[in-house]
Amino acid sequence: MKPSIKDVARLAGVSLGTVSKVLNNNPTVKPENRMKVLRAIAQLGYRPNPFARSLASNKTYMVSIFLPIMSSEFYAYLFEGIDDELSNAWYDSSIYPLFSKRRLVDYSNPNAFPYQSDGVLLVSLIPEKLFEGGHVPTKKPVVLVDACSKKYDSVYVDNVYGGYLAGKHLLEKRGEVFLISISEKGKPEFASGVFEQRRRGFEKALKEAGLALPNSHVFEIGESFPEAFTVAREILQRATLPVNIFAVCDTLAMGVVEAVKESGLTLGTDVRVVGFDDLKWSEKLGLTTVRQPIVEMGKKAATILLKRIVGDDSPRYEVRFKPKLIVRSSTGR
Amino acid sequence: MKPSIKDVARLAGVSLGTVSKVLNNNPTVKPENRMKVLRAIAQLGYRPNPFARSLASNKTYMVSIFLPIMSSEFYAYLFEGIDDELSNAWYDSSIYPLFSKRRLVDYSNPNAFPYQSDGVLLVSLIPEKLFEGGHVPTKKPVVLVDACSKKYDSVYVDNVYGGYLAGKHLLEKRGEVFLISISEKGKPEFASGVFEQRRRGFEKALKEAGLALPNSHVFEIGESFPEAFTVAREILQRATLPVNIFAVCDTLAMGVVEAVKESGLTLGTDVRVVGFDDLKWSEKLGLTTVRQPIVEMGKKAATILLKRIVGDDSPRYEVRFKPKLIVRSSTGR
DNA sequence: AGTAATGAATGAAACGTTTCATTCAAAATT
DNA sequence: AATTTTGAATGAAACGTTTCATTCATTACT
Repeated sequence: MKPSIKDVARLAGVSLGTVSKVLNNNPTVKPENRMKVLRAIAQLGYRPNPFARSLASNKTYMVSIFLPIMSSEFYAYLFEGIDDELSNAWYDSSIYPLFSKRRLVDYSNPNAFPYQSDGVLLVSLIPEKLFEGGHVPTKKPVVLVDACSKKYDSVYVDNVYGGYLAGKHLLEKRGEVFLISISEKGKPEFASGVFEQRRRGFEKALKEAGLALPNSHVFEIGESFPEAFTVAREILQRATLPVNIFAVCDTLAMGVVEAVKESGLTLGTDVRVVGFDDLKWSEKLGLTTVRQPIVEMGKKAATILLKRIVGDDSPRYEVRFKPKLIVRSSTGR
Repeated sequence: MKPSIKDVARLAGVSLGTVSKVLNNNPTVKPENRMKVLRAIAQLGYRPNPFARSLASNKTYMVSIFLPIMSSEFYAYLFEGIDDELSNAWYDSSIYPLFSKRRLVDYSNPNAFPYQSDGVLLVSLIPEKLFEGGHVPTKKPVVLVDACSKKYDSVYVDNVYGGYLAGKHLLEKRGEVFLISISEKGKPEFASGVFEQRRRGFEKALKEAGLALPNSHVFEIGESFPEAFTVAREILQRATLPVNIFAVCDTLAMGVVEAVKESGLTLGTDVRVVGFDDLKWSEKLGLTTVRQPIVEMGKKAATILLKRIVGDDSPRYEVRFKPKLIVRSSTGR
């Protein structure tokens, strides 16, 4: 039989109410008792029954996560941060991928299932583009991650600056400059604009050096590895070496790296590549990249959402993380 | 205040227990009373409180849906069918996209969150490839959709036959034959094999006509529109007209259609295309395609899962739908 | 030292269902 | 007509929490 709050109370030698207080971070419990309770919880492997909590408190202890459907590792990291923070507060999360506009229409109804939760995390999504009227159809707290809106709490990385860092770095090298970006034209509702921002920063760096980025040096593709591979192959065929490429995310950069391998050219001298994200395998690949603190962003967003859920009504939070350039062998040593 | 079961009971003039029986499809309630209760439910807009149900019954009234992350419309339709059926039984669903191997590892733990639900729907996924030991790590019922395994209830479409239909149809036309398929090589765990099956059927049709499909006529790409577009452009440039193309899903076929438009050639005479799925816009596009009953598949799978949840222990269900060729202008009239 | 104010802990009631032993009514059997 | 069986409906108990009015113990103030 799974342990209940009663078992915890008995083992800790306190009352039901005290255990409940500990679970809910109520400050009116003596540190000594709190410790006893936490020890008992750990010892029994106790986890509160979410249904009982919900029934009694009329809260759900659930947060809904909306995200555009993209298969990037990025989300795996982001969720790691989010889930970590939520589970500390004994919360759970439910994911709602926006497969299609149809699904989006469903979620324009304030009674839709995802809004039964205590709060909503909007990932890489912008309410103004997503919903008519420009706001999420719920009274529950909403926090944006990897996106920014003036009307909502927002946690994101300074993408413009990140692009700028990439540009600055590549300009130290000899050779022509190319950009491989992701097009969000086909699905304006689901566009977060981050790739556009990275491009702006990149172009700013060029402009400061008195350079411009001709259209022929810009490639806008889907978010997949094979597309980047194909496009990179094309660049390598027609450009004069050396070539410097900024890919707006590491998945694309990886496609470029593979194309370089295939071509027999040397990465870091003939062809230099800068990515964006710094995923797990980026280091192994020796990929120079703009690192964003993905896990940390997830944590921060979850923290803010939890605060709002328990009633924090301070003015809008806006947390902008600074990305950092990580130099590796893909741009020489 | 939201109506509770008490309000329903009062309005219907029966006891609490009777209403509960109706909610749970217990047959020991007189049709007359059942009607009264259902009327009261409709009149009040009553929905059972899932938390209370769960607490009392030790069930969750939730099913978990696992799926590989792909952004196809296909899933939107499938969920339509699934959700429709589930909501009839007052059940809800939760989606767990398999973003990464990391996530898959989490789900190899029988205590992972998704297994807290009453049952699992595995979409386009094969347990043998997914999990060590070849089975889903839970005692709860599991049903596969858009995939088939000898160990689990399976609901799917006869993809081999579908490919065969496409092949037969294209062979009635003059000209060379090409195949654009989706490569699942990069992620063997998440491969469902459907595209491979469609290809097999397609090749079978060719073989019956004494033809073979040379490697140079096969293109394996990612699942995105732009990739198909690029590949189709390539085919159109180097092949001699007329050209007959089978794309293993409508998203890819759409890429081909766009490439044809761009090239100035005529769809249906210079270039003929057959897709697979029959999505909403396929008809508008005049796309000849192999229709699979997606919504119906979703419904069927949900129905079986619900039966299993309430204790049905009949031998393994295997439901194979027959796909159907829908001829439109993309292959001439 | 006596009283008031504060800080913590308590435990009973409530949350909205399911479940199941019990009751009641009707039908079937003797 | 009396008895047994069957079919439905009932309502109290249970599920595991939160909440909150109350109590108890301590500290601070006259």
